Amino acid sequence: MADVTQRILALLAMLQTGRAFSGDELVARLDVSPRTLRRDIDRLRAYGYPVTTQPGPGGHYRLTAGTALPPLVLDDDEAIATLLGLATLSATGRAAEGSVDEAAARAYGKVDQYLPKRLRHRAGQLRASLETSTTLAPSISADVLVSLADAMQRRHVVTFDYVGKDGSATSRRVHPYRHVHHNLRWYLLAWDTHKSDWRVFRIDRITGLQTSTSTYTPRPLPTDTALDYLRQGLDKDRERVVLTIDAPLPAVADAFTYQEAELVPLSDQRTRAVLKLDTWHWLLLNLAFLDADFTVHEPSGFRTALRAFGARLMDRE
Amino acid sequence: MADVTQRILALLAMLQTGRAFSGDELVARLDVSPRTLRRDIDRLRAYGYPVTTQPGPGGHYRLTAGTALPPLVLDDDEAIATLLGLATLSATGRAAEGSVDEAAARAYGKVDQYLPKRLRHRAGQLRASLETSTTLAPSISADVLVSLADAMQRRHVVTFDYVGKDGSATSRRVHPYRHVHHNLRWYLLAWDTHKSDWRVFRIDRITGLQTSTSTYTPRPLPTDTALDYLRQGLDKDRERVVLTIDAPLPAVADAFTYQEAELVPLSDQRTRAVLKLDTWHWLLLNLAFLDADFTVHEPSGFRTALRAFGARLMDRE
DNA sequence: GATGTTGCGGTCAGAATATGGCCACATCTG
DNA sequence: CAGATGTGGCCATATTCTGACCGCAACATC
Repeated sequence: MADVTQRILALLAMLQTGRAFSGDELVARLDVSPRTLRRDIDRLRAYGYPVTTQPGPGGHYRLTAGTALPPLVLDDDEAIATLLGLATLSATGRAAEGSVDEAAARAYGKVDQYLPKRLRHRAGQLRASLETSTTLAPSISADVLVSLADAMQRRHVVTFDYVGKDGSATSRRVHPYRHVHHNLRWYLLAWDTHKSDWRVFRIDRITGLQTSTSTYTPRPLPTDTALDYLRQGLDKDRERVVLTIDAPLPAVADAFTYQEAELVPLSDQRTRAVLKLDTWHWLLLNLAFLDADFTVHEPSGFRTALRAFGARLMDRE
Repeated sequence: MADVTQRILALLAMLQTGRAFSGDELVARLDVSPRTLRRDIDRLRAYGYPVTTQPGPGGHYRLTAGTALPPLVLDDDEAIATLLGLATLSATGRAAEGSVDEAAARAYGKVDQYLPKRLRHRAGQLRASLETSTTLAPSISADVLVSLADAMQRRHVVTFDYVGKDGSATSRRVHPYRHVHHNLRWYLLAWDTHKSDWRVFRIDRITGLQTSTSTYTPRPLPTDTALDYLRQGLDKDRERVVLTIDAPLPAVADAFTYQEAELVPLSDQRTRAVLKLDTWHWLLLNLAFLDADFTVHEPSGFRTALRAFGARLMDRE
């Protein structure tokens, strides 16, 4: 056979039936020498196909993936969920080479083969019916995730360059503890050896990751979960904002749906709101969507900034 | 790349995702010359894979559906992506019984068994290292998705009750065409037989789904993709906004990162921005984070509303 | 334990195939 | 129409593949 790739695909097609084939049979089918067949088998193994053999009388080659799969382990819903998880993950990011979303896109097209036969038809139907919109979020490297997970389990210290918000990179040497996924971003909770304190890093900003051989003694996590710590970190730079709004509580609650604000009715038409914000900017949408007068009691810096922005808005024309 | 077959399998894995790839992208990914890529594409076509192309701007290669593919093995990254897809999907929703996210959570604990032995250790490591935060989004039923997909393939008419924004339910009889995932929500694009027009439904608001035995004759989709139709629906109420900002283009691009704005530099310190918004409120954050003067040329309604809001901000105290 | 039948992997000379660069051309979009 | 994409022929060179040969390993049967 003149074309290697075609022959490999033909060999795969035969083996994927799950049947056992003797070397002689495959040699005849593929029209190659026994030695070449053995090379082809080696090649498939190198690609990750688990071809098993038995020498001696009745010897044969067989592709074990089909028979090794546990049947009925994933129920229908779980199989569908696997597919959907990959579909949505593959649409979250920019498909950068080596990224998790890129790998998800590839797996999305392959995962059928790991499903029981009766579910494959359904998976095909679902795939044909489905479209996902791209969500712009930072891509992360699968390699980095896996390396960090390994370092965590073995308690290995890692070093990396970390690109901050201003674009400058600093070298870090840390004890990694947890990965956290929050709001489409992946974070690493780690103990920073230079700062002698806990730090949270965005994984998409980590470059040049190196795992060292030195190990660290685990210390208790700063909070019950890494997610709690991440949330605390987000709260650290927030100020307590107190404002009064000339609107009834339900209307205010609606405007503050996406923020954890404490709301107290002062009257039928007036509500007091207390919340934490790191910057006055985030108040704008709440106040804009509320067609009501309001007073910012504190902090005074917010009040000043809002007034300055108001002046900017009015200076047009 | 040293091994042709492996490269062909990699090319197949990329193309089978159904996505369009430009020649440059495939060249970069496969690390071959453009000429070699074209030969590879020819090779795939010779094997019977229907690769379609489009020359000219936005030109690309795409594998059209419907072809039986050789069994493709999940590589390391893809296996990790499968796990991560399930982790993030299981955290998206309220884990209602019968929902996709609940099924994802169950599958998350089982998927190791589909991985080659060498990857199981890694999957366990990664799982142990990972936390995901719950994203509040509507849960959808896996059964509904699957039933709809089946109805789409067989061209069966379906009926269901649809709960609108005001909480009232209406009966619908539709020809289903596509599922769309957009901004954490799942939608159904269908032809509404009562309205004799296309409609988009949120799947979490569908109850009492019944598939009937009557079939429908397919009609052309209203747009190239269902996603385009969904976006058009979202765009319908959007106005073209034109503004000039006294800031350099990079600063403006940064402020408008999350919006599809067309930016044109008018000078070193002045930039023109054109974008579509359904309401002026969404301009506030862009303008607030940009510490620069600006002029809203159109629409005049936005200009008036922004000035009124500015007055509101200044009337405090 | 001996025998026969299978699969295994290294080596070699010659044959076959693949590659990138170059080019003129076709097709599509704005 | 200009620019950006895909197309396919040609060529010299580099790379890979092949069958034959060989000694060996693993298995089932007698």
